[in-house]
Amino acid sequence: MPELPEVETIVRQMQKQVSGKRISYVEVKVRKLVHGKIPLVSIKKVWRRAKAIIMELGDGRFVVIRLGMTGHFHYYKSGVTLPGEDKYIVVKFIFSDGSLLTFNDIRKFGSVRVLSLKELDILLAKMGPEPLSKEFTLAVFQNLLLEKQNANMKVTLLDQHFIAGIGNIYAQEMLYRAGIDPRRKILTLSDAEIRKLYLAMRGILKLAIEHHGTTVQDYVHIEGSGGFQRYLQVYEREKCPQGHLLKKIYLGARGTYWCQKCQK
DNA sequence: TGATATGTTATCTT
DNA sequence: CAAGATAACATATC
Repeated sequence: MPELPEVETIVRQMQKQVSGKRISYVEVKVRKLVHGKIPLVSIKKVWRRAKAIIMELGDGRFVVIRLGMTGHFHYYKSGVTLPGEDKYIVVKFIFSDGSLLTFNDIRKFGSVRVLSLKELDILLAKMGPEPLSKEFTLAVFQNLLLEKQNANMKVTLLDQHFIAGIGNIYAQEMLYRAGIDPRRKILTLSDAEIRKLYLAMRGILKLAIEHHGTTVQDYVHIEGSGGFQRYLQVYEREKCPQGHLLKKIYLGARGTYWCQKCQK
C-alpha cells in the first residue's frame, strides 16, 4: 500500500516524466473518483505532501491525487500505444508531446481533485508534520506526543493529523526497530524510547525511499516495483530477524505484527 | 465461499 | 464536547 516512501518514489518519477508538459486532453473513465474539471494547461511542478501527489498547474490551481490502497500510474512515451484496454483506468492525461499518463485504481479508494490555492492550503493544514522535514525535530515529536498521552502508540503513528505519511507497514517496522511493543500507550513511553522511535521513524522512511518503497500485493511505481520488501522485519512475516516467532493482533482494525522478545 | 488486505473518512462510544 | 474506537467503502486473491 502506498505510504510516504512509495508516494515519494512516484513523485520523483513524475517530476522527470510529466513536469513541464502541457495537458492537451483529459479522458475521465471513473467519474466518481474525479472531482472538478482538469484544465488543459501546463504542469509546473509535482510534489508530495503526506501520501498525496500534488501537481501545480499553469493556471495557479492544483491537481491533488490520492492513491488510496491500489492507485498507481502508467506512463507511455509518445508513439507507444496502450497494451490493450485497462478497465482500472480512472483518468488518462494526454500531453502535447504525445506522451500519456494514466491513473489506475482497482479498489477505487483513490481520488483526483482540482483545488484552488486556498482549498489546497486548507487540506494541507489538516495534515500533521512531514516526518522527514528539517522542522520535525525530536523536540517537536515529544511535544506532539504530550497531547496524545492516552492514545495507543501504533494507532497514533497511522493518524495523518498527527504525523503525515506513515501507513500500516512502516508503523510496524519502526516500532520493531525502536524495540517498542505496539500495544503501548503513549504515556508509558520513556524519553529514551521516544528518542529511539524518532530515530527509527526517520531511518526506516529514508531507507525505504532509497529502495523505491515496498512492493507487497499490488504497489508498483511508474518504472516498476520497489525493493524494500527485502528489508521488512516484521510486516507479514513469521519470524523476526532474531528468529523469534512473531505475534499478530489487530490494532485500529489493522493487522499488527510484533516480537514479544524484541519489543517491550 | 468467506476471510483478508488497508487509506481515509464517517459515525458511534466513552 | 472531544478524543478515541470502530465501521464502511471496494474488490482481487487465496
